[in-house]
Amino acid sequence: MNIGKAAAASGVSAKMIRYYESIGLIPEVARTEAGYRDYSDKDVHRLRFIRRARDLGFSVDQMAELLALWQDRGRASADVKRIALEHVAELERKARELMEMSETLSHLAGNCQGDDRPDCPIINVLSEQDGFESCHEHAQPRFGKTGIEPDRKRRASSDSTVSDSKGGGIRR
Amino acid sequence: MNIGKAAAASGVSAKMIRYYESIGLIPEVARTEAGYRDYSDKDVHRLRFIRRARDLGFSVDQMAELLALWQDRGRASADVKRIALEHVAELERKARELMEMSETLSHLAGNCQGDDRPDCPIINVLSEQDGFESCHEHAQPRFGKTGIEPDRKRRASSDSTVSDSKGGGIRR
DNA sequence: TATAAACCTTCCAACAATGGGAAGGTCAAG
DNA sequence: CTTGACCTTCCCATTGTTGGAAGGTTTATA
Repeated sequence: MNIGKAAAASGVSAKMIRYYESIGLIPEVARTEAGYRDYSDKDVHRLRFIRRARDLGFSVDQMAELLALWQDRGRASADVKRIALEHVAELERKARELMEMSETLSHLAGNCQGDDRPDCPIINVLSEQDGFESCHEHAQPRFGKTGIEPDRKRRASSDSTVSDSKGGGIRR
Repeated sequence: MNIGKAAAASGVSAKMIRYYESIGLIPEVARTEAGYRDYSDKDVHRLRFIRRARDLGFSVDQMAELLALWQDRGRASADVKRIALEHVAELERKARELMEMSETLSHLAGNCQGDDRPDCPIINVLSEQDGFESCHEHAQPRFGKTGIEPDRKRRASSDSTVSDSKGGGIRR
């Protein structure tokens, strides 16, 4: 099965399949004589696994962990559960953050006439002069670097097994 | 006031101040003889406005709109309100998406023993064979986890000769 | 005053995850 | 044999932010 078929069958785009291969999330797959990637049903199964994990919001690193556990018949379900619950906590944190912003804003909008006059509590809050912004003090960084190792080269011709996949072995 | 002071006073990092200037969100500021950026209180006030908008999750494009309205004494509060409410809708949509993922996952985790045996409903769902996925049907919207739609249409002149920044459009 | 620390400048790269597209090779059907 | 639909690799863009290098400037101190 070529990459187009595999993409259709798995729901992961061909672009992303190549990308996942390039970063080592999935092993290099078989090739035809002409160099076309050739996917087995097992490969497609793995791609579907990935798509579902992605649809649940898992990061590439987490998917790598989950894939490793999936393959590991001696896994402890506790490990899977831990990853899932950590992710749940993160999802809830983000959702809460978004909801807080949303609530602040819709409260302000509720007090805005929304007519052709300029006066508006939204603009007023944004342009407040002083430094003690009563409610919404969120000094948090919008992006946290969650310990991902830097590594630029994505050429791993030989040694497909990526030996150590603990602690985030995905290189980009 | 140099950029470090302006950053401390506004809560926007020096890096981001330069970035916002480079994309045209804020105008080029005065310079000292040595080439250091020199911020007035008015400039800092604008930066604080930006920081508050950013804290409410507004995108650079929306901040540009809001800044324009802020400066416009003949603005209609309806315009501000519209921007805010569109953003609220987007925030709510994203939050809902995250919560759905979170709920699906925590439900699965709730049925997982979390012991040293391998059996685990989370893994089972991820590796389901057919296209069954009863609960979490998402049709095929196929966008990122936080669903940031590409409404990108900004024109970049393909080369950054540092010269043109008067256009008014935000370029990156 | 000399010198070092603490700034500032610009430019380049990285991150997440994905898509767009070019330049070229391959395969199937007409 | 040509056409078109594939495939290949490679580079670029996205959004917002940070990190760092290489070099100039200001300031505080020895």
